Amino acid sequence: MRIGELAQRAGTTTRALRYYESRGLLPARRGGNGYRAYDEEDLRLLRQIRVLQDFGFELEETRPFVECLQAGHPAGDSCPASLEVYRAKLAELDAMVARLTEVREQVAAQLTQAEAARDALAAADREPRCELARTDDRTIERGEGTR
Amino acid sequence: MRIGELAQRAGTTTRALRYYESRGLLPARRGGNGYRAYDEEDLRLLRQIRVLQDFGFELEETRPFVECLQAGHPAGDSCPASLEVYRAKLAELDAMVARLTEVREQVAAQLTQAEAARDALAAADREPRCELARTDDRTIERGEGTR
DNA sequence: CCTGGCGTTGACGCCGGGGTGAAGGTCTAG
DNA sequence: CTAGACCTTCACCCCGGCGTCAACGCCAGG
Repeated sequence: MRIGELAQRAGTTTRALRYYESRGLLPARRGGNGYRAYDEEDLRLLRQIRVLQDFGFELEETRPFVECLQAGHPAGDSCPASLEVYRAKLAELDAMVARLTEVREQVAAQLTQAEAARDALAAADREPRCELARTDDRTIERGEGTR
Repeated sequence: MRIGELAQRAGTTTRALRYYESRGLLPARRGGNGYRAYDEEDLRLLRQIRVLQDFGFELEETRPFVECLQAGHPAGDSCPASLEVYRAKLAELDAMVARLTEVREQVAAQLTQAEAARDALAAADREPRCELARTDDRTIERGEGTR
């Protein structure tokens, strides 16, 4: 199998495959003509890379999985190093979620407060019970309050 | 107040202030010598920008808040446009949290499964009760099983 | 007057990750 | 023969939010 076919079967591009090779992630044997030669096993490695990439793993983080498969293990995550990457990623995701959630709550609180302030202002506008007279020029036409 | 002082009081840099001005976000009056001249109101605008930036808002997203203050409103979030930005940001944060959480669960499931597979293998190794004989070459010395 | 510290503008750099594009050559399938 | 697939290398891109010069102007203190 040559690079184009592998790329197509894995749903990626020849450029990406050469890039992976340049990173030492997916080495390729070469035919006499210099063309890269791949087999079904390489397709497995590549699929492992793609799955992890889709999960948001960085390329470097996929390396232990690929090496695990290369070492003949049944799955990319059969090796301790891969499990460690899983755990690190879990911790990373948890930290991100916590951070985002905290920001979310702060923004929500700001929104609530700003809406309350706006409503309070609107209410005061409709029914001004404070002693200070409004300085409005009465440009508002649709006034239900004064009607 | 000149640019250096403003930057210092807001905990940012002169470079950032010039950048904001280049984006039309924080315009500055000029003195006779061409120096930027700022007042306390500009400091308020700048603080509003910084707060939102720290929350992870992009510069463009801070614009409605700044314009709201410039229009004389009591707070940056007194205007509908600002509230819309809050709401959009909330939705964005929620989407990110949901995405990350989903990925987190998938990774957690993978980890659990991989650990189970590893433990099953280890158990089978310690006590092989299946009918198929192992094809090991008996390179393992610490064999308790065959002893 | 000189120096140092602030100011000005514009242009370019950088950071990271995952690639892509182009140029110029070789090989192969039909 | 020719189109298309393949090879190499080097450079470039994307994003936002600045940082880092370069080369100069302005001004106060000693």
